[in-house]
Amino acid sequence: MGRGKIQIRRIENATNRQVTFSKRRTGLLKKAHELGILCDAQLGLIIFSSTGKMFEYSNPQKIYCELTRMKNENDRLLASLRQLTGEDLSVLTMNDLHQLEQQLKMSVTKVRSRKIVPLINLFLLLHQQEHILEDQNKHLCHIISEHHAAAAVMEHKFMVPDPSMMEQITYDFYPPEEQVKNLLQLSPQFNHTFRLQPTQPNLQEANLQRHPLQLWYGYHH
Amino acid sequence: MGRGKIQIRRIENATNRQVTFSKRRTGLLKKAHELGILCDAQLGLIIFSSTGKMFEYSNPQKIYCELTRMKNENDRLLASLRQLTGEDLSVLTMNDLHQLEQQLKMSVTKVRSRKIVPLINLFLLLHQQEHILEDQNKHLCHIISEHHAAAAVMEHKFMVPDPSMMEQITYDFYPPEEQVKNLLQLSPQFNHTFRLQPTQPNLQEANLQRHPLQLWYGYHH
DNA sequence: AACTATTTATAAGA
DNA sequence: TTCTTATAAATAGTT
Repeated sequence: MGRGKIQIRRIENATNRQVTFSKRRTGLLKKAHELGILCDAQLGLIIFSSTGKMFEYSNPQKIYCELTRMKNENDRLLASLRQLTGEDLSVLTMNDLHQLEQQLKMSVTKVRSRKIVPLINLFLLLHQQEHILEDQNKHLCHIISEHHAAAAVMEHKFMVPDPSMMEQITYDFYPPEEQVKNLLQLSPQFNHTFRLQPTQPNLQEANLQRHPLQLWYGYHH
Repeated sequence: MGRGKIQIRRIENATNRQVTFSKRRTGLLKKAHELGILCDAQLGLIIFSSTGKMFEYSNPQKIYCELTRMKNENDRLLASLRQLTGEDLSVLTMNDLHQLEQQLKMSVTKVRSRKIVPLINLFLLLHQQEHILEDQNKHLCHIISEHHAAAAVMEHKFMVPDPSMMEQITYDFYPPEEQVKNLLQLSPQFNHTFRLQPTQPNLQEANLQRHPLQLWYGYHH
């Protein structure tokens, strides 16, 4: 039924196949519907295009219920996604738009919060190291002062930790929201070399325990 | 398609219904088969006659694959959604986070752009009305000055349009991006009473044409 | 996304 | 039922 007769075999031209699929799918769904009405029949029809899109017609039969539910869920998710990316705002009321904007701002806040975590942890780590070093220094100064001139020690007192240590900083300690919030207004463009890693419990503690007694593993300025 | 056209409603004559069922069922199964072959689609069709007889066509082996694929798609969408709402950022690298933040900011920009559309249109409308009113005023002043004291007219010269007119502003004219961008940094917290409506072609123009000759339909300050 | 020449499906009749 | 056939409907190729 058309300008020419066609053989029933796979249409090789992709565009042509897509167009034919669209037309015949419509026709099939229509005829399924009509059969159901005219003859009082129950029927279920489900169609997956070669690209995986699903179409279905069914009156009461529950056979494809799960698939249908899933498709609806899928459509719903896709619509939400489109709105969150600002692709399809045409159906939203002004009120919807306000809420969406608030939601997006909150998301940005959360992302920034997440981005700043390594800095906070680095800070906490350095703070602990500082205390350890101070104590150790004090102790060593005391010992050495009995044998050498104190001035020789002072030269080494202001070394800093090895920066390679920063690469081991992880997200395991999530600092309290309040601490983070105070930092959120700072520029988020800090050192990009940190890499977020999937959370591994106690890795942070493992890091701390790896060098508990090591002194001055840093380098000279 | 037959000797006469029929209405799509339940065929009351049982014999007739049975005959039609038989014919159309055959046709439907054939078309389902053809669609599957021609367009490389997966499909399942199941038919129960009103007497409970079952007929089906399917190339079922792939239906379950589709189910799996759909589930995966679902999971993927859900993950994206979680990230856009900042619910699950734990698997993202710092680079991912940067990109996500940019995406969210762009979304906010789009939402704000959408929110400001009614204002722009209101502005354009008022601008046009202003010209119309000015011209009309000029014309009337000229006429009236020949019969009355000009001062009597001046009292009325600074009326403003009726605010109820604002409620008719729609989104039909989408102003150029550049115009919008300049306004985006303004507070988006303007009048909430505008409601976004699905685009209706030429409604804007209809609004304009509704009062082309009406003067001073505004109220006094 | 329309159009239209043809093919196909089918309603009614036998 | 099944066959026939006039007609409605679907659609292949085209624009």
